[in-house]
Amino acid sequence: MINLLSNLKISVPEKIFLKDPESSKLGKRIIEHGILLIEEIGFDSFTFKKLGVKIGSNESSIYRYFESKHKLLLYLTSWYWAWIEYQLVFATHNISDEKLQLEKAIEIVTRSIKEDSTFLHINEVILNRIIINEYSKSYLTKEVDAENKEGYFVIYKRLVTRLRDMIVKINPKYTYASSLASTIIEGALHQHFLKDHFKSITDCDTTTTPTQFFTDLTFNTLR
Amino acid sequence: MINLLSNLKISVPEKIFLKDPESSKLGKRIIEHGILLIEEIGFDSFTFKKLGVKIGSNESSIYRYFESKHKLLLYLTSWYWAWIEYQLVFATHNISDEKLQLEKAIEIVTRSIKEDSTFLHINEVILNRIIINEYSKSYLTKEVDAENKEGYFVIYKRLVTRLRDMIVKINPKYTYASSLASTIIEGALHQHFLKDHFKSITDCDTTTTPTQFFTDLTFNTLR
DNA sequence: TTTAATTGATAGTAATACTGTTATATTTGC
DNA sequence: GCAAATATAACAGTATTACTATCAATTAAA
Repeated sequence: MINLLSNLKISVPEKIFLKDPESSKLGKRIIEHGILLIEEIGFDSFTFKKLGVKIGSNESSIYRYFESKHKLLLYLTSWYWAWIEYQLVFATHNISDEKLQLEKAIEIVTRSIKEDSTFLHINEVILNRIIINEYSKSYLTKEVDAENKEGYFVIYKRLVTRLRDMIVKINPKYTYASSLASTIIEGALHQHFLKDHFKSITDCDTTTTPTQFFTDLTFNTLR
Repeated sequence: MINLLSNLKISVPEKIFLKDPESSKLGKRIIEHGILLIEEIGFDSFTFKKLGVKIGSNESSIYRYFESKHKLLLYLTSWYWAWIEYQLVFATHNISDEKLQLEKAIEIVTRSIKEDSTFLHINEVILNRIIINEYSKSYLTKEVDAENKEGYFVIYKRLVTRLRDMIVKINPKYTYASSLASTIIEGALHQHFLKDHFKSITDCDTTTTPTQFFTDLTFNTLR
């Protein structure tokens, strides 16, 4: 994965940012340390002022890249899902067996990230933890319909759709392909959260993974 | 349901509040209009000051009932899950057929609330919408482990456990009963959200319900 | 090297999330 | 029915948040 992606840029809907953080050194520092600080203190306590202190830069400079911390979260989540989508497409496109293909796809969308290797300034392991803990907050807002119209969630929706299409290929008669696909992706994040904080209501732990659970669930349902 | 519950009090872990809102007229007004205001402007914009204005009462008076708006949310969510748990226990305890019992249980935890009838000052229809839109925010915090230790999530966990036990009864060999139970409950909220805001990634709409999807999913998996 | 663009420093504002104090109601116990 | 206890309202005050605006200092591009 490392070399394959070295000159590839993950693209995020342009309206999310005021100025592309990939276009400058400061922008990249905002992303890099934004990820680290959100993971460290949580999104709710995170402020641009604190991030400014951390990167030795000014609060107002950060505002020139993102209107608000909410937009920064939208940027990070879009980036993350685009990255997952890339992996999904890349890892499944040359698998001819449709069952194996869906199996691989489920693995990619449900696994936890263990290696930080692909992009220089983005720690994917920590970003994955942010997605687990904060992703819901990006859409559970009163502005969700307006922001959806602006295209802020296209990447996520496209990912779900790709998974749905693979489900349909396996069993075209199955009535709930979209719901199953969205349940797998959202549900995996939830199971990862539960294994870290509410162990009593999940079977996932160090030996059993969300991937196993959702693979079993999917193929039992589609058979 | 109306008469049966008329002298029943839903009980919420005591540490959540400073003073029991059920113990006074002001307390009940806080709950009643808190629900309405959170639904109206969203939890993120909701403040005790605004609620004070709405109920013609003082901000500092509300603080004598709840430490913070986060605690109010914990109160409302605990109340909601306790109410669902009551319905689950009540509606399933005299069903001897285990399959029918689980079917009923899934219906209760996944359906959307259409009637506001049981408790005078609590609008369950609107509370259900709040749960769909805001429940995740009650646990996706840096304080979740500390608050879990304090018992703030016991009711929710007990509900998931009850559903898990019914799943186990149907198929004792199934390995993922806890994960399936937590996926049904959390996943249903998510599907309700999707049908309102991201229609393209769900099959649920006016004719197809989350209940149908999760019933089908569960029994296909356990068979 | 001049100009343009970017960043940093500083100031300022309205709102948030509280805490504290004191006065005024309201309830309760006798 | 009245005093004492309790609850609520009104007001003041604080640190922080989530920005916006202005202008000076750097840095990059033509």
